[in-house]
Amino acid sequence: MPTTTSGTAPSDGRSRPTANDVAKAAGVSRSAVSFAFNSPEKLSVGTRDRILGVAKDLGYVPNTLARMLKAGQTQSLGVLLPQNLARVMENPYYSRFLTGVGQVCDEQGYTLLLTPPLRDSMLKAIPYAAVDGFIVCGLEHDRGEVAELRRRGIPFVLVDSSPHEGVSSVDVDDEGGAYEAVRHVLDLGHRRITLLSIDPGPERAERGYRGPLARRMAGVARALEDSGTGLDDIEIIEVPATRMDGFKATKRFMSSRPATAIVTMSDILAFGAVDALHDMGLEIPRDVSVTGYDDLPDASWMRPRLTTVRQAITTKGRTAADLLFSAIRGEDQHPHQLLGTHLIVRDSTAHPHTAA
Amino acid sequence: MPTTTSGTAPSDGRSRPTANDVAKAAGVSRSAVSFAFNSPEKLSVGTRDRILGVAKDLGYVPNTLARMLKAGQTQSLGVLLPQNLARVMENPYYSRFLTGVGQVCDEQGYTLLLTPPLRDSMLKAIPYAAVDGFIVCGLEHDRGEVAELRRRGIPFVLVDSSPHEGVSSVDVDDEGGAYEAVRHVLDLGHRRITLLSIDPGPERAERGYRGPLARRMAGVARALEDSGTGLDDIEIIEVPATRMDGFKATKRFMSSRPATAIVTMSDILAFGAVDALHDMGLEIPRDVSVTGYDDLPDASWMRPRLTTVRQAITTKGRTAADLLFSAIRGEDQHPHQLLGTHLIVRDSTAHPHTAA
DNA sequence: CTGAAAGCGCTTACAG
DNA sequence: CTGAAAGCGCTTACAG
Repeated sequence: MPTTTSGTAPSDGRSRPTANDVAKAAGVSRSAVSFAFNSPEKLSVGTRDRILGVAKDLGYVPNTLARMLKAGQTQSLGVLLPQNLARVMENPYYSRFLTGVGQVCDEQGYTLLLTPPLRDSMLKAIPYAAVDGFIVCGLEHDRGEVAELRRRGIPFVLVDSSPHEGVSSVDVDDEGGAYEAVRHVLDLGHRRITLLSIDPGPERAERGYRGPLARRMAGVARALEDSGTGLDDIEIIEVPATRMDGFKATKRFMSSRPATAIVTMSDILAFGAVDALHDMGLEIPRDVSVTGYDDLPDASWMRPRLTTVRQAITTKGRTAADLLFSAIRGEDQHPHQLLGTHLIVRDSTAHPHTAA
Repeated sequence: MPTTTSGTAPSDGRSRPTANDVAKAAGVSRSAVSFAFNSPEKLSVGTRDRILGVAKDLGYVPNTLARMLKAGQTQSLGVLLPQNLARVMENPYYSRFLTGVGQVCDEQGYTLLLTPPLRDSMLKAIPYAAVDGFIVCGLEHDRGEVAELRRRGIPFVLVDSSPHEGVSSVDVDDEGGAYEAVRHVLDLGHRRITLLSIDPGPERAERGYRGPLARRMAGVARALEDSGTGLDDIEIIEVPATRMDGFKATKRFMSSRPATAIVTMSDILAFGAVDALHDMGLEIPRDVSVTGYDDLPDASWMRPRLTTVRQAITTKGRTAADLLFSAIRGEDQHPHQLLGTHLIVRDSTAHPHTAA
């Protein structure tokens, strides 16, 4: 019975060569191979070059994962997303937000890992993300994901949540922003107002959604109350936040119950509304006023230029990433950043046309 | 002299507990702990629950990196980018492309790692990406990055490169697309044409850029030659691909050397050109015709709706990801996909106004 | 300047 | 149903 010569299989063409293979081939120890790559100054020039040469011949490169495991860091930042990748990438809001996060990653030399729900669960996705920290989008502090992150002892920052003891967070004054928008329209004299809002989806509705949208609605309600009316006195329509949905909804309600002002909870919906009004031959703001929310770049390219609530989305991303990096560095401050909003009055709003 | 009781440090509050800590605390072996998480059916219900209970108390969760190292896979797809994250996220082209890639990742339950250059080098970024495969954007097969990827034995797919033996790739018929656009404008009777093109940047110019832009320019040249003229007979302007740059450039050249048709190499530039023409009180297409390139979603929302060259960007992303997954599964086919382009004639082009 | 050893944490045949 | 052992590849004090 023949015996195999060596216990461990050498590089056989299929599997990658390891540091061991290089060590054998170069006649040095495994440490020497490691030094050649990581601490060349510890080796004689001759030895180093020989090792590197052999490594090149064999096609050896240190394994990324093993290196990360040993080093205890990945040089990668995770973004825990509440939606699928495809939907996130289609959403101009996330383009802005990730631009901000990306700026900081670029400065720090980090890669960016986009982590969508796994089998519809954000919780299940967490164990599959090899990152040094997470930016968590749109989750309250009492969610299971947050407990899981805590258990893992991995730094994280909550975005669009609400301030909570011992948890870093970045939030936006959405209540105030929506208040200003409605107040503006009311002050202009509008009374026939349609609120074009975002359908939170069945999942979020079940859980009792308390995020930015809820705060915006609270702002709307407060503005109406201040003027002696209420949510019941305006028409409220909820659709998915796409331009097409904004377009279709506007065509629909403007032909059944026309408004003199359309307040939207998202620029994307406002864009669709403007498209629809143009299409119907209505003039903005003479016939109808429109307000947006977010101040996406296209808001100022629209004709007429869109009156909208500005939230500094890119700053939000930057700030979240900055806080996360300070947490990664071990500064356990857990600060809460509240970013302001303000109304940008452009050309899409005016007094109602008294003749209309 | 007192001696320490245990050689290895137990969980001391700062560092995460390991499977070993759980094993000790639960009075079982390390394997039992692993089985409790990965193969519960191999354990008695009682033992399993006890282990899981202890794990919960100690706050133990299996280490992601160690798991990946052992499993030999990361459940993550890498996109090797030629630009910083911030610039990529700002670019609507990438939004579309990554939407396509994201669709496939969503189906496969993969995360998406965006890997920008590290210290201005795409090559240096590669060792820091823990992924099962790479989609490589805008790199020719003879670049160092491609050799590096090969050495690592990691699957990859080239996008916007050119077909090459033994390398999977997804390319677009950019030459044909640009040809059609110029041909269309020529056929309409335009002769005073300005080509608004993309500034390739100093880095790419040095290397002799052979990518999509070069192919588009070749298509432009061929269309002009077919009609008996050449690149010298039209005005060519190169600017960064932003709406603002398109806007400014158009204002500038239309007041010095007005054209009757503006052919752009990017929808983003076309959007800016349309904005500028509106601003100057010129009517499209009566006074000036404009063509785009890409057919971004906003192209059909523009007023007038933009005539443009459609490349199926999302399909490109999908296809690249599909090819990558089949490579990850070990199907070494190295196919080359060539995606077509075609001109979408909308409302921004017409015969030149003879009176103009 | 170099080598044997321990360890980053985990998983999985294998033998009991 | 359970435990000792080897191994995924790498790195880094430590002793020579």
